[in-house]
Amino acid sequence: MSDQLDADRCWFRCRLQEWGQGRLRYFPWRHTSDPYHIFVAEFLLQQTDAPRVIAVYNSILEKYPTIDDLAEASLEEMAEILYPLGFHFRSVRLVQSARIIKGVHDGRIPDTEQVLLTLPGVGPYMARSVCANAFSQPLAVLDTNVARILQRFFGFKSTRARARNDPQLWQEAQRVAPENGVGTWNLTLIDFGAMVCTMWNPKCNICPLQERCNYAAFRDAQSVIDPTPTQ
DNA sequence: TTCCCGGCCG
DNA sequence: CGGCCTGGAA
Repeated sequence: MSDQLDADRCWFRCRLQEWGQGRLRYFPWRHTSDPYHIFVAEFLLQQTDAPRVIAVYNSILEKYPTIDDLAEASLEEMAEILYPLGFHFRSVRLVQSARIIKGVHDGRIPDTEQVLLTLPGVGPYMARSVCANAFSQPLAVLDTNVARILQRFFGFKSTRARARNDPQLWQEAQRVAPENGVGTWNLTLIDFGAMVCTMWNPKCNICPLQERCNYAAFRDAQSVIDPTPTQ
């Protein structure tokens, strides 16, 4: 349809993949293939600063080595462990999900987006992220970071108050993703959003995309209206 | 004060 | 859709 847009998608993808080489942040859940570990991590990462998840992630896996152990956890214990991360309802949902996985899904983390979505506390982002990271499925994700990056670079502006819920941006996220290694690609975008294309004071001066970035061009020309926070 | 790898409820 | 949920660090 639009050759220019396709060319930009390709360039965007290649530049970011190159940027990601050796620059992605280290987290323990990024170096495991255990779906249970990844499931726990994704649960804790919801709207939470990733570095602060590490300690809680480790203590959960130490105390509850398997999903069956987690299913036996008391809500009080889990609430205590998750307390420093805020969003206290998550401790209840995590144990509830574990009990459903144990009782209904034979103790295996569901490996389809559709089934994952039936679990309490699992939404569109997490379902696809688990599929990509734990089961190597080529599913792109759209979170706050990715939505911001896509809007800035391509000059899209979502009509939704919360861009991360915009079906068109979800579609664009999938379209711009590579055919292989989507899990790593998702992490690349998230880390790029956390380290370079930040919400406030993005580091355009060191950005590998500035050459063709709609936002950088606009930004040079006049004052910029940043994407509205989506909380 | 702001933001952090969202999701649920009405 | 929009309101709401939460602690902690910059």
